Amino acid sequence: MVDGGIRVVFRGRYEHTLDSKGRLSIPARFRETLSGDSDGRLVITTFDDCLIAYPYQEWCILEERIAALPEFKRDTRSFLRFFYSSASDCTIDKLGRILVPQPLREYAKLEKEIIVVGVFKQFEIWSKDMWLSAEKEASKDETGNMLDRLVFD
Amino acid sequence: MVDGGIRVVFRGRYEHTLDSKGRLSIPARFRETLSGDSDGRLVITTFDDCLIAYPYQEWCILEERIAALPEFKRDTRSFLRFFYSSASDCTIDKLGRILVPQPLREYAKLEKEIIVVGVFKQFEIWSKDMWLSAEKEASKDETGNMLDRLVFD
DNA sequence: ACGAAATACCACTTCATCCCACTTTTGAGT
DNA sequence: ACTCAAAAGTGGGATGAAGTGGTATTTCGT
Repeated sequence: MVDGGIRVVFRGRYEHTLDSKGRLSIPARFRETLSGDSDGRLVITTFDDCLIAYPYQEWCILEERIAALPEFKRDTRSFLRFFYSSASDCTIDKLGRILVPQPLREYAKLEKEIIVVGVFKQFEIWSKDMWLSAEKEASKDETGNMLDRLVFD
Repeated sequence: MVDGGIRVVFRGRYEHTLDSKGRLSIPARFRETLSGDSDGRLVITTFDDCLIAYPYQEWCILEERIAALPEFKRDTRSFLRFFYSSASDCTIDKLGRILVPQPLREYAKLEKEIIVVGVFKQFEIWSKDMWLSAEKEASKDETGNMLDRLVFD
């Protein structure tokens, strides 16, 4: 469980399926990670044509920053409104699945074939089709350069 | 119930309907949040072409902040006048609904299709049409930048 | 006392949740 | 590499809760 590094980290890509009721099983590796801190609770939100799943603890860190924003400023309110509007609480059931709320399914165009990707402190949920095309896009861009900068600067 | 994070938080977007008598059911998730502190009591007011619903406790906190404002400044007074004049107490009935007072319905142009949105410590009530157009407006703005700043600064 | 509106009460439909069964994959042990 | 056991992932039925619509009763202002 404790491994010397940063504690809550998700890695890897998994192909799962969304069942007829909109349920998605969370990769077992991810469940282990989640059970410690956030005890099976996730906050899922929309971003970049996919869904981002935050362990509850991680989400709370974000929320503390949000709490400091000036409440009645116009752009704050508009930001909060749309950011929160897609943020949904999800709990993992006894068999390790979540029910993906309908509006989120629609946003990310989830149908049957799903890709679940660990991305550092969160993980992402993609429709397979969208994932493939995003992958294609990324290979055109100079993603490599980003790595160069990170490692060698 | 107690979870280490900020206690009273509303999240997510729900599509509900206003019935012929002007009643609106509050999403069950929100009711749970409300039952703890404010015990089913809300204060609803008008803002940004929608209605803002405050749990009674949160409203009280707001009032304390208002008490600290310079009382006779012109724009303070006009803001307060607007804000208070439409502030209505609402209680949630046995089936989890509120009756939205008529003047408020008119202000927010509520007809049948309603969007209820959790926005941190309050939630908002929108007519679906107004919500959609607000959404369109916001996507033009640089809402994404706000997120960047929150996460990376 | 009357009409309008708010509240309480009840019935129906839909959907989330719970529970169990089945198949596939993984991994340990020989 | 093969076998077996355990775990992971998938599917579906049953149950209960959530949301919606309507009728009856009460309250309020006039």
